[in-house]
Amino acid sequence: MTPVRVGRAFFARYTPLVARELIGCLLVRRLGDRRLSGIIVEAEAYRGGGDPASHAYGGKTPRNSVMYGEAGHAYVYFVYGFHNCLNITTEAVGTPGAVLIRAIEPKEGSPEMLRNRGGPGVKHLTDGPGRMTQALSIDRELNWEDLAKSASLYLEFGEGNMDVVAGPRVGVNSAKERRWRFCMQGSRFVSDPKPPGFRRTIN
DNA sequence: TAATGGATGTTCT
DNA sequence: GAACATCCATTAT
Repeated sequence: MTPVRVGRAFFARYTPLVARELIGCLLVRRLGDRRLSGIIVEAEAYRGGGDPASHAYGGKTPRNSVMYGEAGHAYVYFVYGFHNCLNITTEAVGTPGAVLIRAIEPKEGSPEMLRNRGGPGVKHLTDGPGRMTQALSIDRELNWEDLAKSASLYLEFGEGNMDVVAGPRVGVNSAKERRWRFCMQGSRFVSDPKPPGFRRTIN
């Protein structure tokens, strides 16, 4: 089966639905002739207006403006003085939204990911938003990158049909009743803490 | 295994 | 000046 790139129409929908359906897709990072990739096993939805956890809650600013534009672009931001986080924008133009990619299961180029993470002996390669971006060499230079067209960062559709568990988002203290964190059931590459209902089974 | 605190840059009030 | 969609090492159980 030849790989199919995830296109703009997929992203331009209701954000929690996009996040849910991104589980199982392949995230591809190309660096010259090298290819790093991994299956998305964990993602979170952030919306505008009514979502108090979102960067877009409170209106448009220079930082979050990419969330208001065309779907399918990268929103990369820097947190806690150390880490970059990768999001993909969603919704129609004018409606802010993004999906935070929190963890992947490494598929191609894991030796290079290990080097990017600081060499042998590293325990957690790609389970966590900051760890994942470090493994894939993703930083703010990729902010605004168009994943529908880019040669260096894009997604491919996966198998689909795997079990997905939903839970409250990590590191947010508001809107806990929203279960907008989605994890592949049983995957050992999901970050801690595991959501309620998660079972360590497959892999 | 769980809880703590330190490191550190950017953004917005 | 405070808050922050985190990670890691160290400490306590």
